Amino acid sequence: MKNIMLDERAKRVLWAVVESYIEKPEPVGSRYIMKKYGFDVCSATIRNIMSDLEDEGFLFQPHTSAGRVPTDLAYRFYVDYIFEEVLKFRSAEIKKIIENLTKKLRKLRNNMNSLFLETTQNLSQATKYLGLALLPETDKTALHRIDFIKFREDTVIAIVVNDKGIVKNKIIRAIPQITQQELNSLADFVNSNYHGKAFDEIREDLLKRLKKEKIYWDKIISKILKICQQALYFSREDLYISGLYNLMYLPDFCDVEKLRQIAKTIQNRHLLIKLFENIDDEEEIKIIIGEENPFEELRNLSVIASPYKERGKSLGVIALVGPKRMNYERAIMFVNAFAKSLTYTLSE
Amino acid sequence: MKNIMLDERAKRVLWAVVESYIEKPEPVGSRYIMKKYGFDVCSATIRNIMSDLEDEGFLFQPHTSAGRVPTDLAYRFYVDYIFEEVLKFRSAEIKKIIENLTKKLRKLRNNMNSLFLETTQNLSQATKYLGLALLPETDKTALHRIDFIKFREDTVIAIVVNDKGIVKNKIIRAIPQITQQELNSLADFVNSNYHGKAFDEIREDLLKRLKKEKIYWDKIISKILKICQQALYFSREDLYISGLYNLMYLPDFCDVEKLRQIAKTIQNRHLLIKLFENIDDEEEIKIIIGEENPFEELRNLSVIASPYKERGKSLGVIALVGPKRMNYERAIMFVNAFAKSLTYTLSE
DNA sequence: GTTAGCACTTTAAAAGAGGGAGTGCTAAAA
DNA sequence: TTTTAGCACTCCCTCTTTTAAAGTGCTAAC
Repeated sequence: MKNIMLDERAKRVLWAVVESYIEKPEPVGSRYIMKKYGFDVCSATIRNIMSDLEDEGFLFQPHTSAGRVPTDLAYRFYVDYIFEEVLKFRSAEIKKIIENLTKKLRKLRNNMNSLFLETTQNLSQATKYLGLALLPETDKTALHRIDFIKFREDTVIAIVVNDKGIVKNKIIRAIPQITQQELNSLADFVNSNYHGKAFDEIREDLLKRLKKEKIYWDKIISKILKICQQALYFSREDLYISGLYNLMYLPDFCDVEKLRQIAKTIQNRHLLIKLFENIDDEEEIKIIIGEENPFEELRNLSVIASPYKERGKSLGVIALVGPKRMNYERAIMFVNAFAKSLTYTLSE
Repeated sequence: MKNIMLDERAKRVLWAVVESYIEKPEPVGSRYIMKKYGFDVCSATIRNIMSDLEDEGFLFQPHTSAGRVPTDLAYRFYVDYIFEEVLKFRSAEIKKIIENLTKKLRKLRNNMNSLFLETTQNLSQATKYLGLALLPETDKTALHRIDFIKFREDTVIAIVVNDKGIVKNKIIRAIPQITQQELNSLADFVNSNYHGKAFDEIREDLLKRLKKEKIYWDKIISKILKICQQALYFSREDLYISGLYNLMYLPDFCDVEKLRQIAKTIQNRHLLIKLFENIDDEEEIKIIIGEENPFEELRNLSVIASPYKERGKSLGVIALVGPKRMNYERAIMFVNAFAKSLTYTLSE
């Protein structure tokens, strides 16, 4: 890591610059830092340090004779610096947030839709950034029940309820001869054999059956099993997004081009889903700052995401999207607290 | 109507000003009008006419010595003027649009979700405004099938499929004692008695039963019927919205405050749903220009909406939201064509 | 290594100048 | 009575200039 090369004083200066800039989005000068953060060296010394920090890639000068602005590297330094502290020293506050939210969410425990809507709305409301939540991936949940409904001559609607109470449906082009009776017994078959089993397991097992019994059973059966398999696969598409206009009211996005860009990016659900699918489940809180983002379109934003879990297994993530000049302290607290609260609510 | 007071020439001038302004959003001058529209009077005369039009409330001058800009009244005049003509003289074009879209939609006939998504996306794409579609109100559709699924001790999920193949579900807090068996027979009862019947009818009929048989049947039954009734009511919430960023790239919304306002308004789904619920079903195409809008937030926008139908009965609306300075001709064509195409697709 | 001092840079805001587009008015012509 | 020609006037937009403020970088002394 680069910041090993910085001495303690330089770190303090860097930290101060980032904090100042987060507070107010204006280039930070040496005198300001000296006074506000009580350095007992004169501004020229700070100036030298800042110049060094610029050489190291932590600060950036919009033009000679302006103050300095943090680079992504500086935010990364700042976040790494405060991260542990936030979770440790702010635990009381975090606890409070968790308690308040959990109280609200408990009532919505049975209704995932409202639960996640409420969560993202509260998250956005509290932070003034964009709140996001990705619903549990169906494959990581278990089957509660499936129903097949013959809709038109050649169409079957498969309705699947998972153990979270999330209802999903899939339109399937089916063999015309099949009757509702037959579909009912198919559903019975699946429900009695696979209730409570994970979706990916079920699909795998069906595949096995398909291979094994293909020789004995007729074509219709194998086709039906295929339909069934198809009915149990859902790509990830349920993303809750709240508070776009909160983002748009920030001083960081105060020109027309930026606003348009943001709106375009955030409306691109696929992009966001792809991003959050890739969030590493191992990490408790994942922070992606600007250029670190794998997606071009999100490189002038920061993302803070945290998985929510059930019995230790992560189901999905909730996240905050804001400017790079984000109040990371507050943001980390809230994302952490909200993810925990969701985890509690779902595990109760 | 006020414009009865205008003579033919004044109307031509007014029409020209609106058309010019729609073409390019800059105050329109008298000389420009004279030359471009081949008036054989001199600019001073046009000037006098424009001054009269201003007195009548059709035009507005940003400041003395600027050209004139149309008021909402002028747009209304313009739209009333071109409306009939568009549908009459552009019918070939409209037919073409209908054909192309219908070809695309036909494949999605069984999947309402994709169908409406595709429709709004295409509508926005074609016009560069905001495309909207309100799904058929459940109450105006017929029951295809209902299922009750016992989810947790005190929770039942009602899953309803209507005759359009739209699946909706409702979480119901239920009496704890009820078993899945009982729920199944309840579903059987509803399905066999009410398949193909309109939702409002069914609810009404259930209510009648409830009143009539309350005395004989026990409390459980009446409670179940109540649950059932509840399960069959869905408030309107399915609105498809496409192309917010198209709106945001228009020159009409080229400052920060307007962009923020627009984003905030369009994110307000409830508002939009309320607006479109109130659209009069009688009219083939409803046009709401600026101040005519019942909702404050939408008063610097124009809305063009048209119901799509099935067997003469309107099911929902599709709409376009754009700036008041909208290309009404094109917009009317597209909304009209798209609504018709949806109507065909749903009636096939 | 740190400080004081000072010249220098750059921006942002204010002030001024000029040009252009378009109007309103008046008096004459149709 | 309506239309036209002519002209002064208004207002905005753009470009330039000025000024003040903030902050730097450098040098020489501590």
